[in-house]
Amino acid sequence: MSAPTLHAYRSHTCGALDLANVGEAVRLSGWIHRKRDHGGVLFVDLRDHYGITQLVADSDSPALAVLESLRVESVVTVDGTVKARSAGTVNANLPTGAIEVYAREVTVQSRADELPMPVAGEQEYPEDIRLKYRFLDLRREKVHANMMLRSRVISSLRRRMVEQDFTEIQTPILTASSPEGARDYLVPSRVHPGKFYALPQAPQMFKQLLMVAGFDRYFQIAPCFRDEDARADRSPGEFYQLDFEMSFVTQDDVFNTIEPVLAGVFEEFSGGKTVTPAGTFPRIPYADSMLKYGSDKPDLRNPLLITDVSAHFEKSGFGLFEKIVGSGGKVRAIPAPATAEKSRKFFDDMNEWARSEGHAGLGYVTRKQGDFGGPIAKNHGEAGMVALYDALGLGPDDGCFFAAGKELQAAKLAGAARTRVGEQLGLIEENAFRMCWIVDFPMFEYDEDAKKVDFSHNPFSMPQGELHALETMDPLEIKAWQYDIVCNGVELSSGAIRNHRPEVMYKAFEIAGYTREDVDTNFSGMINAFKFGAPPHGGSAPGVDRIVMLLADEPNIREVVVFPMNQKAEDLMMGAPGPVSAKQLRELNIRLVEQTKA
RNA sequence: GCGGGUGUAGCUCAGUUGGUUAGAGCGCCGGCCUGUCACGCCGGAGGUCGCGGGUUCAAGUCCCGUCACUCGCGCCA
Repeated sequence: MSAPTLHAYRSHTCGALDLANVGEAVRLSGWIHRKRDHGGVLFVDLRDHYGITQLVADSDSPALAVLESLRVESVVTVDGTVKARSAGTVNANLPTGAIEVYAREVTVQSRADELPMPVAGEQEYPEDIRLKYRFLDLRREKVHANMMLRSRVISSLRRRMVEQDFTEIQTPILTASSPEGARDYLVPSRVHPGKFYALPQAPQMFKQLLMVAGFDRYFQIAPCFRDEDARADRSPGEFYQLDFEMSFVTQDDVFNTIEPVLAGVFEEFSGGKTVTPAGTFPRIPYADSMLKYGSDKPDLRNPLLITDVSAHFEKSGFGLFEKIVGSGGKVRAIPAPATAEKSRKFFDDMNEWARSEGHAGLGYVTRKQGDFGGPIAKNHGEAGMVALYDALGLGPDDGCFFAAGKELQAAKLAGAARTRVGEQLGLIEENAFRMCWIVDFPMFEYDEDAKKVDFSHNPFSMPQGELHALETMDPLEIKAWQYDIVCNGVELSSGAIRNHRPEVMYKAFEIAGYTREDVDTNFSGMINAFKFGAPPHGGSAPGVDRIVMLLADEPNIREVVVFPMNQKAEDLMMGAPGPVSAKQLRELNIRLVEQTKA
């Protein structure tokens, strides 16, 4: 039998062969995924990026001894013949399960040592080991699939943006430090001793300058760098945003443009889950969101709504709430529907949980067949409770939790309790991505520490009402043209219609306590540009990692980042951050000073 | 910076009111096995119970401290 000339490493991938190939001489390359050694016959699952193909070697084949000697995850090239599996041995779970390759010859490309963590199987492994051996971790089916999903999501986002006439433009990575916002990553300048570049926290200024430059619609899959501590949904150090900006647009224009992109990409990759349709994203004012959901990133899959019930406790037998309301505090009610049969422990555990979160506690009222229970109900009185329940629309078998304290505290506790009650009662809608906009953010807030008015979010947002509002309104009442996109309780992005008028910007900064000179010094690039003809513009920057995290249904952002750092911003695989040579430091005019503890 | 959780074999975990020689599964090493697909069977190696201190006749178990990982708070214009 004269073998046809085959490619050096493979004629097919490990996911390619089926019954149509039976009888062909083939060459496959890949990793030994699993071995099943029966002595006289050996089965090997050979794996590559594309799939798994079963190899068979028996005592008539020289391949048997070689394959028997190899550990799993060794890399081999195998010559063999495609055979149909007999009826009883077809594996319906494997795309290539109708065939197998009878192995004749094996070339060992790379022998694998004993593994620090196995690749086959779905078992959980400690993060530090997974990250140190990320190249092994990435061979595993789920993580590998997540990276492929990420790639396809990014391609889809690009395509959707380009179809809407956005232009992709790369902006600098080495730029200037900005005084506002998160801590910067700094890069020392060799040429200018004592001076530093900063890695961009976002291409904010550049994209606005691109609008001034007349590009009309810009986007970029932009790397962003912030030296802030990690969270489950926040990578330390670096992450990617779908950064975009548009000229001559209102807030509605931005919404109408980006809703189809987000809804489209979620529909494309959600595997049939319900997605809020483009054009119907609810718009929730910030103040409403804080009241009804206790958060500025509400999970709309949770049907529970918070209600302010402070007025009910102005005069109450329940002294604690009366006192809180009397001193300007708030009481917020979180319904716990159909909890008549829940144990006392359910309610006490919630209170215990609130305490463990650092709150004073979470009050509750139980109700079974119309009978109220719990200390609040006892003190507040039957009539008062009935009035309260009527106002809340609660029934004879519904419980209720109460968060009380200063307004922001009460709101945050109520929000956390809403989430927890929803989860514990199994009320969170499954298989859905519920999007919304949070709008009408306050332009300013009172900074209790600094005892002054400061920007509450982005100083470059246009205040609603522009100069007139800044000159005539209480600063704390002024809203900004600023908005967040939220999906299932995850903030995907914040954005704004920007302030493109220098005189409005000077005035806004003045209210926050900055002089004209401060603005000229710190934001010279942008303020200068705005003096030479700037279009009204706005945009946003949805987080790519978070979008993929939601679509992959992963609880942690590291599952969708290819080489993530750990919570302490260390790359255990590369050993970053790490020491550098004295020569490198000298060139950068950096001297390390021994720190002595006082 | 602060708070919660976890830490026992390479990995996942069990380990009772403190009580003899700390176990299981997977993996590893050796042997057997010609139809498995998480193959099976027999045998073996492998442990500073994160680290340090304390209480006790006796500590994986109780106490104090500390470290690591993780989740959250602060922080994230």
